[in-house]
Amino acid sequence: MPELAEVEFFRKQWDCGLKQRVLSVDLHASKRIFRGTETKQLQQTITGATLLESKAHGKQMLFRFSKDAWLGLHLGMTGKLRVEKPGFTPEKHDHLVLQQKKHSLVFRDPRLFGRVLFHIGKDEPAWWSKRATDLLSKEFTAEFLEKLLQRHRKAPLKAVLLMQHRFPGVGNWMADEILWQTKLNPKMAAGDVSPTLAKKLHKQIQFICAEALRIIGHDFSDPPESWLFQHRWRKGGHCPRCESSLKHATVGGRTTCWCPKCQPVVE
DNA sequence: TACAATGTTTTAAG
DNA sequence: CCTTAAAACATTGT
Repeated sequence: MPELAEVEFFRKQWDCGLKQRVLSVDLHASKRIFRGTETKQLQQTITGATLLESKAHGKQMLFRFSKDAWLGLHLGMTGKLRVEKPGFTPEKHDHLVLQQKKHSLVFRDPRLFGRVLFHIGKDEPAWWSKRATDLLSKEFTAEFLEKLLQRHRKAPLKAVLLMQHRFPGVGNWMADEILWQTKLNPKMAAGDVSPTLAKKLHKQIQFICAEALRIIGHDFSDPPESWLFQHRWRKGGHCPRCESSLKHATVGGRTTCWCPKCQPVVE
């Protein structure tokens, strides 16, 4: 479920725990989300540490604690962060719970595609430092985008938009929304996007990221009816722009929705 | 029952 | 080493 804006929304859920000590940590150590992570060390170090700060980048989150402890969280497909009353007893899919005096900070992930990373050190962990260029930063220019498209010129445009190294935070619905708003066919080769269209694509990427953060990131409200988002999963869904029947197919390994009239196949 | 779900990671081939 | 494609991962819901 979570993409750029949903991740930002979930990150903020734990804000009420900032500047508060963690009294104890409940976790399901054998679960897949902890693969490659020292759960004993995590548990021992976070216990007694104070939550100082959190950030999100793309779909990745970083929580900084005292004791030079850093916790990385990825929500996968079904992960969620929420807050419960202090002393909360974790349920079946609540695989990580930080117990504080005033709240329990809960990470739930039924499908276990998420991930928990842990690091101790003065500096940010390596897996956080090597982030991709933020889509709303000054560095993400139309020219930068054109180079990315050329680098992956043979791949379907939709598949390129899903690459987290290139477009951090863009997931299945955002990629479809970006393509629909730019009127580009998901299956077209990335290298076939003209410089003029690349500029338009760049503008729509930044617009959709900013709007999603403003709307969903704020309180998890839905984007407007004028977006494809509202229609893509409806039975017999129609394009909110031209009323054509929406099409569905697997592109770039994911179910993709587009309007055959607004986003025609390019020759 | 079988399949799909707002996502990576691994494996393999070119 | 780079790019691309497809299967695998675990669980729930239709």
